[in-house]
Amino acid sequence: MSMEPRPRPPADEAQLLARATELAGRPVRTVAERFGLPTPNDLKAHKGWVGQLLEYALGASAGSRAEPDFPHLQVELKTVPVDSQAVPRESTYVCVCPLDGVTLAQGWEASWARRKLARVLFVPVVQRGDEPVGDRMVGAPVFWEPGPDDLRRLKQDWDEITGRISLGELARLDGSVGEVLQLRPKAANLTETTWVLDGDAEWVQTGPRGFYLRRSFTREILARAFG
DNA sequence: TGCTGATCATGA
DNA sequence: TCATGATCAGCA
Repeated sequence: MSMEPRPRPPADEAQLLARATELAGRPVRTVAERFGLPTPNDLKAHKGWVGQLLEYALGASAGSRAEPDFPHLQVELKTVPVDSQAVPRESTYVCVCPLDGVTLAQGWEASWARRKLARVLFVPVVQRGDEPVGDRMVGAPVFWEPGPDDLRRLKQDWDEITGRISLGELARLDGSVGEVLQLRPKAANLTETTWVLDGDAEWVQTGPRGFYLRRSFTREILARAFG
């Protein structure tokens, strides 16, 4: 068995899609072995492992910069855990949410979330039951661009959420707000805090938040692709 | 079972 | 330290 070198970034979208398609149907363990990477026994201490493996295998830039995974293609890669019916098992992280009014005032079109969601390559990873991580199967990739209705719903949720933040209502904002996009805590732990203005213009401490795509929304997206 | 809130590892 | 990659864990 020969070991392959780290893939270069794909030259274009077609090559990216071709690479992802070639991985489809393979257990993630064999993808890892191809590059000589170890497969963890579980993900308790390696929650992002599958996503990072696929980034590596597809030639995404390493690391965690605030850019799309394939900057030259303006494409964001998202691995999404699904069951045997291609139904997502988890929500999908989008990006951190700025909590200052100046940034939020720039609006949806200028937002980080809007740019990240402009073009997304979803790679489903099929997990049947509680099988070992390595046995999860890479699924067929889905290129997605939000359609007019998707954009309308995303913008509506973004406006609702950021509008409340601007009014100082962050403390009363929870994950139940938003039809397709939601705001949730996003931190290493509860000790991570920043200061924001509340509704009475008082400075209060709060934890960082992130935007997530609801499971029901990514479920729709995959259903459109797979029928 | 689904959802929200909490948490883990890594790289720049 | 912050943003990336997400999944874990507990409760309704």
